[in-house]
Amino acid sequence: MVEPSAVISSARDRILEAAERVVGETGAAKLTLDAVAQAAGVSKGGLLYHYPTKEALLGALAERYVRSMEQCVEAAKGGLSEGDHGRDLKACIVGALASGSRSKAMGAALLAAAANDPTLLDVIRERAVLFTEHLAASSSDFARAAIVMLAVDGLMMRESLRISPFTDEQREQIVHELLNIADESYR
Amino acid sequence: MVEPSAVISSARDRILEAAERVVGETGAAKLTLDAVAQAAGVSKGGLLYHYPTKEALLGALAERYVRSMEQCVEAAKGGLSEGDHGRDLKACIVGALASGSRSKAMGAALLAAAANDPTLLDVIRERAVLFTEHLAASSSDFARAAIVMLAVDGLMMRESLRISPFTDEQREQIVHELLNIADESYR
DNA sequence: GTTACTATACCGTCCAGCCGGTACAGTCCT
DNA sequence: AGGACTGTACCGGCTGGACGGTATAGTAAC
Repeated sequence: MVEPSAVISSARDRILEAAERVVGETGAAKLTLDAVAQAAGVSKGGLLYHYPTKEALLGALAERYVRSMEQCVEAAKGGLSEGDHGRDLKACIVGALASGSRSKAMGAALLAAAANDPTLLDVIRERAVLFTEHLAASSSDFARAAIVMLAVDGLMMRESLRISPFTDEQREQIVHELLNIADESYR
Repeated sequence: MVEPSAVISSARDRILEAAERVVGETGAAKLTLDAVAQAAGVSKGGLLYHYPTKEALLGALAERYVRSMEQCVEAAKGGLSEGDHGRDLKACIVGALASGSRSKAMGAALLAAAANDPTLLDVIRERAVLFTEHLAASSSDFARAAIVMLAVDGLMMRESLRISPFTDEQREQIVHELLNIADESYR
């Protein structure tokens, strides 16, 4: 073992990624410990060493989702000018929708986790409440800003569930228009 | 037996409603035949008489969702003037978001069904494609119309999952503004 | 030898689906 | 009228398999 903590985190990450893959390929109900272990190239014992219960695994999946979203948004924020009104909202759009196929798998995994343990969504709800308050306080047109947020949610969900009806071109139009509306609601 | 078909359909409906209740109260993973049977006041044998497999039950749940949505939209359409541009889109907003707690339970049930059998979502996707084409052909601003649709989706999902962060007042504002944008995208 | 981790065998529970039965209404034959 | 039979609706126990979790033995690095 070259770097214990590195190995730890990479093994744990590998398992999480494997879990996302399993959900994406076979559906939320087939998210079993055996399936995840096999997909991760780990024995069931190994899996349970890292995540002692299924609940722990699902929790880690949900936490990973939140962390990753935050990172994406933060990264997108860096690409916007500081004085930009509605920068947070725009970063949400870009961050959540730009990061390729990754977010789809994670969204599906979150839904799968929620199916087994609905309380895992509490964190999401809390975050949404906070962000909504921020929106209400900072935007000049709350309803529009909220609609942008909801549309981002809707698109993410559709893509996670693979039921998005849009062509690439249409999707691009939509993202572009979302940014426009975000601008409008801050003027 | 006074009216055979009436008894049959009511028993089947009772089971479907019970299934929705089970999902809403205990989560998608706890949607077992026993739980549904008990909630419907029917024995497991009786349940399996009406829906011979779990897959059949889930399929009926998904179908019920689609039918109910169509009815809601159709009903909402009746309340709008015929010459109204964007009447279909507005009917979607009103129909999908106005019908109280019913649609939440059905949305959750659909998600639960999809967890067990992702192919059940195919119908939803097809419908979405059709509606998107309709939108693209009829609206003057496709992106805005699509955003409205996505926001409706997002709000429905959040409410189905009980993670909507909005107060009643905020929700009202949002619906109102959705109708505004729907108008704009048809002028 | 201790820590970090893997592998396999096994256990108990849960659950979908099956099956043999019950009740009862209608129908047909006599 | 009444017995024989049929189809519909429903019951509840059973089973086989899947799955979450445990136990234990083993390996590799330091």
